[in-house]
Amino acid sequence: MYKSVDATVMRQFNKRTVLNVLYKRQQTSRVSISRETGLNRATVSSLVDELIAEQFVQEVGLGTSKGGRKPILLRFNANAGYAIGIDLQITHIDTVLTNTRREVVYQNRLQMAVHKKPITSKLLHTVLTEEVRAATAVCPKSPRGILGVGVALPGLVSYETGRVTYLPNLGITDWSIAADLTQSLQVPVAIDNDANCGAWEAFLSTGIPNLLFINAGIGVGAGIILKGQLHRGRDGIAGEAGHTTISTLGVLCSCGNYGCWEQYSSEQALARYLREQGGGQVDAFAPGFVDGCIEAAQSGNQAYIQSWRTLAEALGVGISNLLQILNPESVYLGGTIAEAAPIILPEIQRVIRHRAMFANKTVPVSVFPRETVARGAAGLAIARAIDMLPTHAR
Amino acid sequence: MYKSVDATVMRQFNKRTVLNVLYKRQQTSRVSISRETGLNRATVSSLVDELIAEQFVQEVGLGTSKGGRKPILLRFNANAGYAIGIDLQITHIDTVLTNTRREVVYQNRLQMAVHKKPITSKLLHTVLTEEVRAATAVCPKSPRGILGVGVALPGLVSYETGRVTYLPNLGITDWSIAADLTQSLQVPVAIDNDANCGAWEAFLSTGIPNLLFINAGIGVGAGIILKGQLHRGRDGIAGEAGHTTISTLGVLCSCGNYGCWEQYSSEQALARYLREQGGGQVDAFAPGFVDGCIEAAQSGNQAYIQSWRTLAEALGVGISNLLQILNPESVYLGGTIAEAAPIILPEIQRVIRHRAMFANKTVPVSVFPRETVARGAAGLAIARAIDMLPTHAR
DNA sequence: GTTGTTCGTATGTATGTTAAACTAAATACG
DNA sequence: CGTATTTAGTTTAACATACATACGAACAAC
Repeated sequence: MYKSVDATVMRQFNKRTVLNVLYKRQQTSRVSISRETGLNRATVSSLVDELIAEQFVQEVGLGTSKGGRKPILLRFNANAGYAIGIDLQITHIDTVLTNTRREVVYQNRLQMAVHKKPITSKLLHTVLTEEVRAATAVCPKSPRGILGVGVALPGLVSYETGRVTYLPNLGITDWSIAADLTQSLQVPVAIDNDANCGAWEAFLSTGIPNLLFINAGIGVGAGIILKGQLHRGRDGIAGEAGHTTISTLGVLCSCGNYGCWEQYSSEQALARYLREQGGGQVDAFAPGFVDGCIEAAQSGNQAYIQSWRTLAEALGVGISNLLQILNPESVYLGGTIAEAAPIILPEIQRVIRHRAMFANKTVPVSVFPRETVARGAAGLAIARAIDMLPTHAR
Repeated sequence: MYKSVDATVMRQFNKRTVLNVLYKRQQTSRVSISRETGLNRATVSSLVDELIAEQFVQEVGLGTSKGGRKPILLRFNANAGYAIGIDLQITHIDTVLTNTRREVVYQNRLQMAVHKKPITSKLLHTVLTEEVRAATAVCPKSPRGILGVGVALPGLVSYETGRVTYLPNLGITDWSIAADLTQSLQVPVAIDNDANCGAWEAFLSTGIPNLLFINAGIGVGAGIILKGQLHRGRDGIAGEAGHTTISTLGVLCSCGNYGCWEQYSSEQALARYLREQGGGQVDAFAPGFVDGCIEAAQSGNQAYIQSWRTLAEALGVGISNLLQILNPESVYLGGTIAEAAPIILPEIQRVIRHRAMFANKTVPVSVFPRETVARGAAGLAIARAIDMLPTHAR
């Protein structure tokens, strides 16, 4: 359907532009917003007045001037409301409470004993509800309260319908998680794939509108941001890079194919490399597995060092493929594997310089911290609640 | 830089919307445009008046009505102007002359004797100029004349600057082709990668806003359309899918790496498969090479049938990878290899159903005809000249 | 102080969309 | 036939909004 533009749409657009400038800059004044956006000073004044009335913006004292009236400094009111972000993984659940700028004011990691009892959607529902309750309890008072909850899930989920299609390793299919949680929590709940949440956080915090977020843990997925928006694809299953072939006659994957990238770059790949090095039985699902592997490598254990190197090489190959296809501005690593950055990053970068072509050799690759995905999930909920802020689906 | 919206921008936007509706529909009336866009009838009337004055739209008689005044039928004036599109390949040059709807009114294929003499940019300049002259000579009279020339090139080119960075196999680097041609032809010249032109044509003719166009010939490249726009990437080198790894320990590629997709899916791959089947010396650069291979397979030659099958399988693997990453609505094949569609398409689809996951299994794959890339190049020139029409870069 | 500069606001104007009234032209039906 | 009804397109007035301009407020430098 086509979209017609009238005066209200125009004003809303300009208002959003003003708020986005305020969101990005720490502090600004009306005049500098006018200069940055091209909007007339009078227009900016009027829009800012509205935003102040809505509590999204505050006046915070005066700035400096070289010969003239001092500007009234404005800032995005980060504490206008709060959001809860949850990163649900197989081995643990990360929860954060953030303000509208996604600054973390509370966080919690809950270890999941994956082997103890079978995980059901009912159990997860209970656990998630409890996590939200705990976060809500410590939420400061604010004009808008809890804006919403965002949940990042490791698998196939539909952002639009709020339904889980398939969570591998958890064995959960067809679950209307967003509707379920919304009902029991009485707060809007948004869900998305974990790599998408990570990518969204990377975009919001860097401002880079074309980037990849590679989430490597038990599985491998990519979140793709293009022109400041998440690319989801026809069915919302874009970014399943873990199941691209990097070796036509390679290792058998859980998906039934041979040579999937995931089989060479995930925690389970690391475990296999260690077994191949004669490490005996190694369990990727054991608590603290990756941390242990990092420590072992750092203390000089050759089998571990070699396994990490092999994994890094595979990561480099897959990332090079993505670079060749999408030529993004930046690549970010997240997930448990990313915590080995000091060990694997140099090798990854070496492979990219070798395999990627032309300017792709110079695309920077770096790492995002643990709570990235959870923060991104909170950002998702915020974007849902405040459609004035940059949004992934428009 | 942020973009502010005032009344003129608003009107331009709505005008573009109206023209786009007219461009898509064969015939419409003011009222149905109003219904389709949500714009008020009065607004549509006023915008249509402008478009008629600019010759882009014509009134063409009356439509039917059940009880009421008959609507005045409007149509996009396809013959308001013309454009020339050129698909420059190593073995041949395709030229088309089209109206603004990219309907071909003249076309020409020039075989290039690649082995006879070394190809230089000077020689190409002469040949291209001659092709444009020939097309111009047969161009019908029209209110806006020749709107521009679009050139599709097999290699690394910059759409923005109009410069060739690198054309492999032709050995040409650093050539300001657009500026050169614009000067000698006195007509605006736009250039782009051949796969991008094909993708653009596929988008314009199908209206599908998220698709891939795989151009397989001497090399393999992908044109990527997302949200109705070409995805070019940070440096304009997105879509270099031919140089993604599908086999980490595979065949050495001209790019210096091992296992590039191109080494398994291009004309040269076909030649190699034939050699491996004991076909002796086979030359992929020989005129009519692919056509010959198609005929041989169709007449039952097992070596050829087997070679095509192997190639199709590799194509399927690479396309599956792209599907997994981008989850597009449709995939189209172009280039010389695509002419073997009856032979290879079933095998490609089989591989995709096997390797791609979930909904990606159902993404349709089909073929576009020979002149697609040239038509897309013309479409590029048109979009440059008439910024009211759907455009790749906005 | 005086002067010049910068910030923010108030006022009138220009642009453009919309709603509603109106004209035009056709069909349906008694 | 003639009239009511319906649909298409245009005109006009009302409304929304951004812009240009002018102006007052606040402040630095001399």
